[in-house]
Amino acid sequence: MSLLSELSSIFGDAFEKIGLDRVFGEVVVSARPDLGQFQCNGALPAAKSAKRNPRELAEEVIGAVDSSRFSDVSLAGPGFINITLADEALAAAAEQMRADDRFGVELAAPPRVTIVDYGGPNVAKELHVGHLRPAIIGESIKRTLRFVGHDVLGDTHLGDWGAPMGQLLAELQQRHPEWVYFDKSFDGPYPEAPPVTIEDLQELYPIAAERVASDPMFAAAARRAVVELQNGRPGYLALWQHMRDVSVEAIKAVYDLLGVEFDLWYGESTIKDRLDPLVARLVEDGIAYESDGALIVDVAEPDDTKEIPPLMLVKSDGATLYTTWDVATIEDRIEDLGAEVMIYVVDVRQSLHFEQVFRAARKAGIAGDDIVLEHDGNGTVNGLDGKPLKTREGGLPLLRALIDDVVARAERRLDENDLATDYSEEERTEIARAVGLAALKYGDLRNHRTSDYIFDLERFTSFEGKTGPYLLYGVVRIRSILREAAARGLEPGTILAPANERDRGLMLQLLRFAEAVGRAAELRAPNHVAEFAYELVAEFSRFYEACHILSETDQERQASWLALVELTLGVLHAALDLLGIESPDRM
RNA sequence: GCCCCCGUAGCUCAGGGGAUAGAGCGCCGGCCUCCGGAGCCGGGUGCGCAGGUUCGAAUCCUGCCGGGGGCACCA
Repeated sequence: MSLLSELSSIFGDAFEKIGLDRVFGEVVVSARPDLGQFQCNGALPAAKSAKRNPRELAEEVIGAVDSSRFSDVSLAGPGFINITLADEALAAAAEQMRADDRFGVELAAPPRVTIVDYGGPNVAKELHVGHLRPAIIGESIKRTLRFVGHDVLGDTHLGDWGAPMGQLLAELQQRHPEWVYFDKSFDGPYPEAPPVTIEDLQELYPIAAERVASDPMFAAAARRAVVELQNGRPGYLALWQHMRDVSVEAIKAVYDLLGVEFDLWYGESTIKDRLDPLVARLVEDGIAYESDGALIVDVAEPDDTKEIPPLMLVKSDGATLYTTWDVATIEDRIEDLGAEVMIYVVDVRQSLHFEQVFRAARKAGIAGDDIVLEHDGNGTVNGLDGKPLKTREGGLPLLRALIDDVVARAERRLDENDLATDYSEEERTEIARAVGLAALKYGDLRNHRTSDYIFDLERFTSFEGKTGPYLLYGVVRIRSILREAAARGLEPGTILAPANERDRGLMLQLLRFAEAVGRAAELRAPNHVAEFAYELVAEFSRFYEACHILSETDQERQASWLALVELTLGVLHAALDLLGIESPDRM
């Protein structure tokens, strides 16, 4: 149990004792550290609902509270209750945290089966800057929800069933009409080896896309191809499977580079067998109806403040589209995976789309009231000019190139700072990679999920300030102390009551971990953990400056501090892990 | 036209109705007999504007100004 929950419970008891709701007992970290470490503001709203004087009520609460663990509980202002823990209680809380591999983070009750949908790469296309934020943020949300105890699966949700598939098939058919995949009389089996490489596809795709725009005949052929694919033409399906396979391999390689791992490599096509029955059912139920040759679903509600256009279910050419697939995917996740919570980490600009899809899923009875459907949108990555990041040529920067840039810059930073100089080439490369990725990820995650941010390579890779490299430096320094202590045969002991403001401050910061994780999990907002990690390193630096551990002569104090350092490392490591950031042992 | 998001310090960004709104960078000054100085300590300026709700608003509501985004047969 986390310290704040315990304190809230103690004050909840006090409110209950005087006949009020225990929810008023919520204790938070103080906004006025000069007056107390924590505060309880519940007397103010409680007084309002009870129509009483807030100061008098607060006095009553203070009288009723079990103050055995506090050195001070006092009334201030209009009815704030300021709280300071007794030093012994603080040390005990830290000690308790040390014994807990979850560091005080409570398990969610009940755990929910949760799908985090956060990839969205497309077959035959390289990952680009637009895939960066969903990957980093989604990975962190997945890890955080898993840490708090939910049963979480990450799904990349590949773009593998849309118009581009038809375009590629049409392009390949025109270039290689002799392939068995295009022979309607061929009855298999089709070759096992893919006839195309990922490089072929990446080269072909822009050509095909351009031809669709300039050549109406080709465009028609591409549309026919996608309809036939979706209708299950065997040769197309076999060739499509090859394209999908080579693409997944290439895409996986980039996600590996980023340290992003998916449990499921499902895609739009995963639910292809559900589409016909789903559409038929919606038509039968009168939910979907024809309009201009297409099938649509009205999703507007009478009390809407905003206008929600109908959802397109089937195009007039008979093809389904991403709205259809997304509705069917919800059904699939509920029925096949037992999903209770579905989280989509996708660009915020897709919010209308998800609103429509979620409404359609509700209206069709696919998702009941107990199912959570959330679009937790992400903002975009901007360049130094504040506009969406572009290459010099004006295109979207590739993710791989972005990673290469930041790792290369990180390596030069190591030079500039005389770090990792006498290590092996392998270790040095590995350190540069870790520093670069930490720079990239922290630069992203320290911002709120929905904000756009400016990608500033120089700032992100700096070892000074609120950056990934600074955090890694903090970790490395902590490890260095622990190594040195171990080499001298020193063992961590029991955490004693703090000796000064600095070790007290470090303990208080450590005890805030659960709060940061709780917020990040609840709000799907990793920046709370990112902020916590920075504050922890900063607090550690102050402690480190004031408390010289290795030269401390009081052995119990020294052992206590070592335990505190060890705890700091554990908590920091856990926080960075939730952010998807790996730290080297040394640098 | 309708709808959504945003506007906080010189710059980049945090701030889930609570006291005196914070951090990083940059700028000025101070601190190295000591565990990694990439550090620590000190220094100041700000919630776009106008109303409203509330004991209390950067936070909730309305309007205006400014910026970004979205509006069925692409994903």
